[in-house]
Amino acid sequence: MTVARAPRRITVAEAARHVGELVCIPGWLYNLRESGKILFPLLRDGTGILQCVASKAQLPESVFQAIKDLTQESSIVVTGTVRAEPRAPGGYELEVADLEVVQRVPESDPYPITPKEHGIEFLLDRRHLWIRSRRQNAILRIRHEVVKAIRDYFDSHGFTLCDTPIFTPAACEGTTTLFEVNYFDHDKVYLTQSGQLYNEATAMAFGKVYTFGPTFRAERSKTRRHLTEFWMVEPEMAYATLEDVKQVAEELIVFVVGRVLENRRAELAVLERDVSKLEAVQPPFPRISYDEAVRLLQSKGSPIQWGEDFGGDEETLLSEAFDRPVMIDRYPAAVKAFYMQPDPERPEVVLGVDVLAPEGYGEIVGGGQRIHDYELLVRRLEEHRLPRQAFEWYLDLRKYGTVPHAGFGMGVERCVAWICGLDHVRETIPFPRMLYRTRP
RNA sequence: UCCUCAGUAGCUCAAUGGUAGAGCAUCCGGCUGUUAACCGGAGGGUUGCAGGUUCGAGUCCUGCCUGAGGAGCCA
Repeated sequence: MTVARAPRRITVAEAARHVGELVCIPGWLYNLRESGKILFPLLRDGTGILQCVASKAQLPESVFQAIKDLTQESSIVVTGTVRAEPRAPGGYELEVADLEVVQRVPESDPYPITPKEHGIEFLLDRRHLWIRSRRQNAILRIRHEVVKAIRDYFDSHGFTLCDTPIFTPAACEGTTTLFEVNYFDHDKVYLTQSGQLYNEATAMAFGKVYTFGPTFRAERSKTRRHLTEFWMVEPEMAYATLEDVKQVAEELIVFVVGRVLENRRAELAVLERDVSKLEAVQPPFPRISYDEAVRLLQSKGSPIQWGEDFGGDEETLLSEAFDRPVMIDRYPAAVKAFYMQPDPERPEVVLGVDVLAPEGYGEIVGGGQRIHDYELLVRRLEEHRLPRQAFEWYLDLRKYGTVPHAGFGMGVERCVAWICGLDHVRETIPFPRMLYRTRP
């Protein structure tokens, strides 16, 4: 293999800057159209897809024949001259001078994912190949942009990255939704479902922190919004309140969507995403209370009663009432986690907030202010029948210099699904893990 | 865990209880500007599995398996 050879090696994405130059591009054959003595191989290299042109009259017979015999996804290194060409998709094409076949996929076992339609089961079984396709490539590039934007936001706003453990000794909110793991000869441990409790410790050490990693939920959920393994960013701030959470969440979402609009226009175009919906994501986001949300739902015909948590239908109804993410705060304490700080003026509700993405994508952010009073936290642990011994270290945080503090979690996959306009989160991660799917 | 739906060629799908088909993919042939190219031809089937009803089952019945969509729960 002689990938690095005389002509300058470039990528498909760089082709427009090399018009008139002889270059070489290593990649794979995405598709081959032919018309007699002229061939149109489509070259894919991970940065894009470029149409090449090979004419019989201008190539040695052996090279022309080798191209004619190419099969889908064969690995090739194409040498040729870049040309601006209005007839080519994307406006540029590569006039082939030479082509090296690195590996030709045999026709006895052709590449299974053809340019035609396929069912979701077939594609998910071949996820390791499916990610090569134009659409999946665009989605995963946007995911990268989202992840990078999240990190850039926190890194430039005084937050310290403090990763939290994936093996955890006990439940954070009850054991039924945790994956159990045998840990040597001793106790069981569980895969984390949230880094939040540890974030509260690191926030007392560093002030403003975030953790960013995979989390695991052993829920038998089988919907377009659920994975059993998903990625979440969770910031936590000392000396902070519910209002601080709302402000940071709003800034973060605006920043992330802005970055995607700035850097991933081409990918959004591949997905045929209506970007005007994303351009509308500007501050301030509408802020309503749980009480107002219940009234709004009832006015739209929902049977919801005060005190009930929102289901998928309610979230969809609420998010469709606004053109940008909506923040809903002060939920009934009974439907929220044990660590949520009660509203001092109305103890039956807590200082928590959820952010619902527009267009029916549901909850992308959940968080709020945490209980900082030792006695109250002890009482809540008892009410929720949680083993106090496992939470002694957590209670320590309220014994040694406790302060009001707050934070939230944002789900990466739901965010990406919303930004990309997808109908299922499974396409937003390279290898999704779901209730009945752990392969490949 | 519950509800609904589906499983037929490599893929996507047809087929009143009566000879299992089409498009794409693959192979052969044609075409110098194709855009999921197009045109002509060829090969390709244990109809998810196991029973049952019937002269006859892809089709009807029972059970099982696999998957999809949704509910609850959640990001």
